[in-house]
Amino acid sequence: MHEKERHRIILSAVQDRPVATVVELCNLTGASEATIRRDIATLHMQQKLRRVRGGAEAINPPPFVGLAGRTFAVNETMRTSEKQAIARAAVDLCEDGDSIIINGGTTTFQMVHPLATRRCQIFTNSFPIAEHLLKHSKNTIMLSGGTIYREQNIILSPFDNDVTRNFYAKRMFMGAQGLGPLGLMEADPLLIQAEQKLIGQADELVVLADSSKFERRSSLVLCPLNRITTVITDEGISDKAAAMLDAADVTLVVAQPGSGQEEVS
Amino acid sequence: MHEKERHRIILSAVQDRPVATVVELCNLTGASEATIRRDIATLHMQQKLRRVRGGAEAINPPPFVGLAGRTFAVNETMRTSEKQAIARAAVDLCEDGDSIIINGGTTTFQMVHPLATRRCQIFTNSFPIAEHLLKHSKNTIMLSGGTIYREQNIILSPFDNDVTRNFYAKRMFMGAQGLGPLGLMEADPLLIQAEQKLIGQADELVVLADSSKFERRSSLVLCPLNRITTVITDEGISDKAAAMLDAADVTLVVAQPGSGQEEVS
DNA sequence: CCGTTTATGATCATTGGTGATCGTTTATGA
DNA sequence: TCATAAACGATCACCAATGATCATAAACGG
Repeated sequence: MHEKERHRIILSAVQDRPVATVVELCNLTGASEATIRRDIATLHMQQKLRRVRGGAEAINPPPFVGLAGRTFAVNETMRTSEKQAIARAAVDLCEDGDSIIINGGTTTFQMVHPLATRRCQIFTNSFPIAEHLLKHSKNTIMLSGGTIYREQNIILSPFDNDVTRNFYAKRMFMGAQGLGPLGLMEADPLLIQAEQKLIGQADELVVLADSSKFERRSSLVLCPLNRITTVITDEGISDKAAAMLDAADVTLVVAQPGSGQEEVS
Repeated sequence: MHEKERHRIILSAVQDRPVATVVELCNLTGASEATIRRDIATLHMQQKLRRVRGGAEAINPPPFVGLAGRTFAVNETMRTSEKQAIARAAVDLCEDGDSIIINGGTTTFQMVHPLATRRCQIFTNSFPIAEHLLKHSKNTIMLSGGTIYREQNIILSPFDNDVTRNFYAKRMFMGAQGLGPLGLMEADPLLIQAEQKLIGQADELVVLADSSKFERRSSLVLCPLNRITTVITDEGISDKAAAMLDAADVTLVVAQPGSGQEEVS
């Protein structure tokens, strides 16, 4: 990865939250801590951001009210490192020019930073994802129409006849409430409906799920395991869960916090 | 391949992305790394680009496009006080609970501030309007689906079958490029299409146009004057323009910069 | 047709960025 | 106040990127 690329990712991440730590930026870029520190020092000299202990912050006082509601903000701070490494591995699957769908969620939101250096066609139902990519990247952004639900920051339409049906993508990326033998689990029936609609528009289905998601069960099954093409998770995945995915012929990618990632099956 | 040809390719690639690596340019041109380096050195001397380790970057600082594109930002500062008074008069037509449509534009954008205290159902095709209302108001926000055009900050869909067709509103608010005897004028055919679609979904049509718009003519007619229910403008409106609106049975509201506004016909 | 010039590609020594290690500094909690 | 852990800065080894040099081929002019 080139220096400028890292710089863009760092600036993107710094805009997103009040302070971005060195470790977070390592996960997002795949670079070492030493390099990130050097980058932060450089950007500090260029007045692009402010250097603080532990990481970096935006040069301008961050707006008081975040777009993300409280729920979103709280979730965002949980298991951040894993989510970032997973998100980076997800973006590594993409190349410039790809058409992809990104379903809203706190894990998939982390994809926006590595995506800052890409130029893809991105369809999403997430307002924050669209907003960030619009501001900090040159990707083409397409948005689904409908009502914006503040709780989840997602745009939902009760109607079947929206633009969603006109966008077809190579890959769709989504998070999950839980992953079990029955398949991909979700909690909210409204979300289920929207996500199923999106899934139908993509060829491959890539699920971003940190390892805790294999322990959680939820009430509603979104789709069976064999519909999933790839699962990206972190090192905490159990052998049992890995075997389950293997049996369903799902490609498993284990994102390493540091740099590379390991494809298992 | 000729030298000039490579130079064009290199400059094109550099404009396109923040940084183009030597290897990338080799693949694009078929030349060797040594040649590409020489080319970059030459172009660097000519100030056509900047030479950096790993490749080359555009000479101008990477235009980190704010959410508001330049066009938008520039327009936004023009005739602001008039626009604000007009926008406030427009919001005064609304009551809590109303369903309204707001077409994107710099004048209509000013409506977001008075709308902060309302609780309406608002359908819009403008990303900045949706963003602001989402962050700073409790209105219910509905968004049209489609591609986000950065220049205008508007969401457009080439398809007819989007959620727009499922939202019906009492009023639609829109700006205008110009207002003449032929009707409401617009410059961009793409916008025309989107706006006509929206107009069909509302009962009343309220046009926000500062008085300079009566002098400007544009190439495309969006709709005839008699389709317009109300025009809100500022004190600068000429008698001739007022008479024209009166003849078309359009209610004219003159927004006073200070507080109240004056209904003329 | 031949000699010269110019552009290109290959080789190799050098430079500069990256990552790892280790000692030092700073923050946090007991 | 002290103890501990995290963060930081400095140093060094490594490797890719670079620049210099030279050989070759194409373009040019006589």
